[in-house]
Amino acid sequence: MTLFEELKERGLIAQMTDEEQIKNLLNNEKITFYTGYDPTADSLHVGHFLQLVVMAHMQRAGHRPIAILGGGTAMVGDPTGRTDMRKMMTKETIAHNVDCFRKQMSRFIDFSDGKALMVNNADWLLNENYIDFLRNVGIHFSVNRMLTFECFKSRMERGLSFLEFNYMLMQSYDFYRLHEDYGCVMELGGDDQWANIIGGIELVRKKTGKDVFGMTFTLLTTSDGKKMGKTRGGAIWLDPEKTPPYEFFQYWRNVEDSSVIKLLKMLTFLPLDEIKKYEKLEGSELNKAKEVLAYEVTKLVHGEEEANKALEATHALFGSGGDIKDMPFTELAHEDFNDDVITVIDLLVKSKLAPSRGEARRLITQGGISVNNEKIESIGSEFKKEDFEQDFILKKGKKVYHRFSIK
RNA sequence: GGGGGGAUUCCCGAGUGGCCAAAGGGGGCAGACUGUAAAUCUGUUGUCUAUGACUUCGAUGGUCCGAAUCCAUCUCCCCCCA
Repeated sequence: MTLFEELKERGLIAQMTDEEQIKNLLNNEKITFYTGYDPTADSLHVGHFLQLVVMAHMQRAGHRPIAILGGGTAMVGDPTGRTDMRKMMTKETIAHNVDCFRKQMSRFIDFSDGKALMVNNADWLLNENYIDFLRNVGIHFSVNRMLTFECFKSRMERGLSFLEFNYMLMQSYDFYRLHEDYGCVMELGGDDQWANIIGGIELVRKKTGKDVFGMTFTLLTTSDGKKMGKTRGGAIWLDPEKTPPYEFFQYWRNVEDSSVIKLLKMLTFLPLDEIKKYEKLEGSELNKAKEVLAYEVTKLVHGEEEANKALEATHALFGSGGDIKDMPFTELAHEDFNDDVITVIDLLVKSKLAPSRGEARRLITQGGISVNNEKIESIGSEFKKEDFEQDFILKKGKKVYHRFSIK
C-alpha cells in the first residue's frame, strides 16, 4: 500500500491543494515538508500527538520532516477558531515552552543525521524589520480577501486586533523561508490551519513562481463535534507529570463506541488489516478494541513499560488479576493522622480526589465513595493506621481508583 | 476625537436596595440504568471547625440599619460616527 493510500485509508487526510500532484509527490518522490507547533503550553497535548503521528508516517516513507516551533508566531497568537484573543505570553514563557516541546518531540520523530529538522521561527521572525516585512510580505496579501476567510468570521463579531490579523502573514512567511532555506515543498497542519496554509502557498508562488503544496489532517473530535483531548481537569498532556500514564490510558479506554475504530486508524501504527478485525466487533465486544487503542497509544507516548503497568492496573481494578501497584496512589505521613486516625474526608482532599472538604462531604453523602469495595456511609468515617497495612483502595464514583499507603 | 453600551459564581446569562451564595442553560461531579460506551432520568455544583459563620457580583472609596443593585473615581472591553 502506498503512503498516500495509507494516509487516506486511515482517515488522516482532510483537505489538500491538488490531489493528483500530492499523490505523485508522496508516492514517487522524497520531499521535505513541515508542520508548525505553537508553544502555547509547557507540554504537548493529544492534538499535537496526532500531528506527530502524521509526521512519523511521512518520515517512515522516506520524506524529511521539519518541525517548526512557533517561538516567533507565539508572540502574536493564532486567532483561528477562537472567539476571543489569546493571552499574550511573555518571551520567557515562550522560550521555556519551546524547550519543553523540543524534548518531547524527539521521542516520535527521528532527528538523527538530518533525517528530520527542528527549527524555531523566532530565529528569523524576531529580527525582521517592520517596514521591510511589510514591503516583502505584506504587499502580497489582500485584506479584502483575508476578511472573507472562515477563520476570521467568529472574530468579526467580537473584534480582531491588528496584532492577531498579522498571524497569517507570519505563518505564510515561515513557509517561504523553509522553501528557500531547506527546499520545503509541503505544509501539513490540522484542518483548522487551512487558511494559513493557503496563505503560505500563495506567498511562495508570488515570490518565487514555484508551486508548493498543502495538506490538512482531520481534527480529533467527539461525535458531537467537540474537540477531543479535553477533560474537566484540562487537556490530556503527553508529559507524564501533567497527565500520569494510567490516567492517559484511561482516557483512551473510555472513548465513545463510535470513535474507537477511527482512533485506532488515526493514532496507532497497527496494520490496517488488523484494525479491520476490530471493526467487526459490536456492543460490549468493542471494549476489546478500546483496550487495544489505550494500550497502543500509551505505548507510543510513554513507552512499553508504562503501557504494561497501566494495563495491569486496569485489569486489577476492572477485571480480575493484575497488579494494583501501578494505579495512582498517595503516601500518607504519620503527621497526617490525628490520634492515629484519619477521616475519609482528609483522604479525599489529600489525594486531590475532591478539590474541597465540602465536595468530599457531598461525594460521601451521595454514595460515591467506597473503600476496598465497601461503601462509606457516614461523612465522619475514620480509619486507623492499621487499616493501611494491607491494600487500601479508595474508589470515587464508578471508575476513579486511588491507593493509599503509609510511610 | 465624538456618542452609546457593558464587566455577575467554571462558561453563557438573569438579577437594578433587604426574600441573593445570587434564576435559567451549558459544563463538571455523584446516583439509577449499563459494557469503565452513548442516550435518558434524579440529585448536586463558593469556602469552612457547618441547621451557623465567612468570602464572592471588574478595582478602590462612599451613602445607607442594610449594596451585585445607589453615588464618585479608576481599569478594561464592545458598538456607532469620524
